[in-house]
Amino acid sequence: MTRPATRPLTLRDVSEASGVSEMTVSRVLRNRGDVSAATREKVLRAAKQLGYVPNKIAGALASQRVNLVAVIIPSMSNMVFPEVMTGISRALEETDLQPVVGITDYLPEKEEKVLYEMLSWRPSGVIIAGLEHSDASRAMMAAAGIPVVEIMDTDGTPIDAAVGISHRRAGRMMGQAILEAGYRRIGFMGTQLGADHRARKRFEGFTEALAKGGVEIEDREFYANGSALAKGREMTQAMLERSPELDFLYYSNDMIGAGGLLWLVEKGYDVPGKIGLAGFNDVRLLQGLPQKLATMDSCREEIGRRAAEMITARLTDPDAPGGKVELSPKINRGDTLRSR
Amino acid sequence: MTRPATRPLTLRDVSEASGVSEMTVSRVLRNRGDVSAATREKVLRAAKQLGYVPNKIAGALASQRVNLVAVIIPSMSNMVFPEVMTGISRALEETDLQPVVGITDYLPEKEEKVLYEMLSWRPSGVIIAGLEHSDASRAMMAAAGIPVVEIMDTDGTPIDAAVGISHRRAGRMMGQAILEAGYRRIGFMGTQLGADHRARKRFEGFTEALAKGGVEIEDREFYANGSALAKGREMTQAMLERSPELDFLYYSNDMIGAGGLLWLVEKGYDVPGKIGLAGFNDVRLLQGLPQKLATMDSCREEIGRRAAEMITARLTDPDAPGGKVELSPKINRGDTLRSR
DNA sequence: TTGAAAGCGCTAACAT
DNA sequence: ATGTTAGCGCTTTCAA
Repeated sequence: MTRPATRPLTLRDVSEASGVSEMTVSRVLRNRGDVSAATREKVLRAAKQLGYVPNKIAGALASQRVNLVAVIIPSMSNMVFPEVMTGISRALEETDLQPVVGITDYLPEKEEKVLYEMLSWRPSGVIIAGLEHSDASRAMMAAAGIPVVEIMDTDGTPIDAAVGISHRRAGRMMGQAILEAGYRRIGFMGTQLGADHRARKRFEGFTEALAKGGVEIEDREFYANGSALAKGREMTQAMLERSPELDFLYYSNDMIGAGGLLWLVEKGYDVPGKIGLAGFNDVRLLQGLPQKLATMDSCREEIGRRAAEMITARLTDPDAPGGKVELSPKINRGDTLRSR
Repeated sequence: MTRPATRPLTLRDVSEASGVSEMTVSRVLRNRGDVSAATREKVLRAAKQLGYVPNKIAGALASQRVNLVAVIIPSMSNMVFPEVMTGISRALEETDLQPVVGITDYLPEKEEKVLYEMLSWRPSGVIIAGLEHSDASRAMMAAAGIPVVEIMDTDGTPIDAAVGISHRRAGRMMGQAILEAGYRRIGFMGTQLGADHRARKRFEGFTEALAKGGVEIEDREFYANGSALAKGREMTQAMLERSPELDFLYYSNDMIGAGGLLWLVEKGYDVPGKIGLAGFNDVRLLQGLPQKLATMDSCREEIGRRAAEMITARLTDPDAPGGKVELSPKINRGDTLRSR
C-alpha cells in the first residue's frame, strides 16, 4: 500500500508496474480517450497499489491549463467572506475548478503581493473583493488574460466584470428608511473609514440621504481593532453618555450593532421606542439575540455564486457577457426600526 | 505598462526586451548568484515595463520545490479555524512559505479528495486538523515524503507529528471544576457527536470525570445545523422546560453557550446562582456579552504557530524532533462558574 | 559575471 | 486502442 517516503512516484513508475505505456496510463488517470476496460483496470490497480498521486505541476505545464480560481479577499474573520466563499464553492463544485484563497488584511500592498503570487500559478480566473486596487494590481489583472470578477461593490468601474451591490445606494436606502420612520437625531458608529471602501461608501450614501431630508448626523464614533461586539457596547455607552438626545443609532456592521443592542437592553432602554437601531450585513450568526436588529442583506452568498458562474461562463465562451451585475439588497426592519 | 492580454509573458520576452540571456534574467528575478548592478537594473526595468509575472509552474517543475504548505481544516465558519490560520500565517510570514487552505466540511471522503488534490501540487508540508483520517488519507500523507503536522488534538497516534490539546483531558478538567464548585445536576448540549471527534472526546472526558464523582448527566441535547446562537437559545429553553431541576449546563462550544446565556438572562434566571454555565473555546468574538461565559482556551493561535514552526524546522533539518506536542488549556471561570 | 545545454513530469498532436 | 515525439517555461549544472 505505502512505501518508505523516498522519491515521489511518477507516471513512469505506474507505467512500469502495469506494463502499459506512460501515455495510456496518463489517459486512464484523466479518463481521457478510449482505453480498453482491461488496460484501465491494470493501470488503476497499479496506481492505487503504489499510492501514486499525479504531479499537477508537470501536468499544468504541459497542458497549459490550471483548474484553479484565485479568490482574493480582505479577511476571513469578517463573517462576510466565509459566506461569499460558500457561494463560490457551491458554484464551482459542479465544475472541475477549485477555489484558492488569498487574504489581503485590507492592505493594498498585501493585495498586490498576494495577487502577484497567485497569478504566478497561472489560475484560470480571478475573483477579487472590491473595485479599488493599486495601479500595479490593475495592470497585472488586465495583463493576465483570464476572466477577472470584482465582487461586493458596484460603485466604480470594473477591470473586466463585477458582481455586487451599490454600497452608496445601500447607505441611502437605510437613511431614507430611518427618516421615514420618523427618527431625526441620529448617531453613527463604524470602522475607521480608511481602508474599507465599502463602509465609506455606505456612510456617504447615508449622510447624503439624511441631508436630503434636512438632517445631519449628530454624533459619530469610529473604531479600529478589538472584538466588534465589545466595541459596539463600549462605543454605544460612550455615545449615549455624550449625546443622550439621540433617537437612532446606525452601525456600519451587525456585530457592533449587536453589541450596542445588548448594552441598551441590559440598561433597560426602550428599543425601538426611545431609540432605534440598525446595522448592516444581515449576518446569520446573530440570529438568537434578544431582539432582531434592523439590517440590510448584503447578498453575500449570491455574490459568490454569481461571480463563480461568470468565471465559468467566460471560460467556456470568452465572449460571455461581462460588465456589472448590481444586486438589490433589501432592508430587514427586524425589531429595532419601527415607525413612530 | 500593460499590453492587450494575449499570450502570457515568458522569461524569453524579458530576455529579448532587455538584451540579457534568459538565464541571467532568471537569476535577477530570483536574487540568485552574482549579477552586475547594471544588468540587474536593465532586467528589472524590462520586467516591470512588460508587466511580467513569473510562471511558478515551470519554476516548480524545474527546481522540484514548491513553497506551499497545505492546510486542511474542516470549516471556516467555526471561528476556531480562522484563528488557527492566523497563527500559521504569522509564523510563515517570516519564511518564503505560503499556506494554502482546503476545507473538508467534516467529511472524511472530502478530506481524502482535498488531500489528494493538494498533494498533487507537491507542497512542502501538510498541516491537517485532527488525528482521524481514512486509511487512504493516511497512506497518502505517509507516502508524500514531506513533513505532516496533525493539529488540534493529541488523543491518538500521529502519522508524523502533532500539536494540540487533549480534548479528553479538557472535558475531564471542566467536569472536575464543575463538581468542585458544587454543582450536581448537570445537562449537556452540543453538536451531533458523529463527525466531530474532538467534541466527542471532550464529552467522553466530561462524563468520565462526573462518573468519578458519582454524578451522571441528567439531560442532553444535540443539534446539527443552524445558527449556533439561536440553537443554544432554543435547546436551553427546551431542556429547562423538560428538566427544571438542573443546576448546570455544559455546552460543547461557546456560541451555543452564549445563546443559552442570553436566553437565561432574558428570562431573569440567576446565573450562576441558580444555574451555572460553561462552554468551550474561549472565542474572542463573544467578549461583549452581558456576562462572561465560563470556558476553556483551546490554544488555537498557538497551535497554528507551533505547527508552522514544526514544518519549517523539519524542512531545514529533516531530523528535527517530530512527535506530539500537547498544550495545556486553562479554564476561564468567567461569571458563570462560581463555587456555591 | 554570464551563457549553453539538458532536463523536471507530464500532455497535445500525431502516428500506428 | 495504444504508442511516439516534441515540447510546456523554467532551473540546475557545467563551461566559458
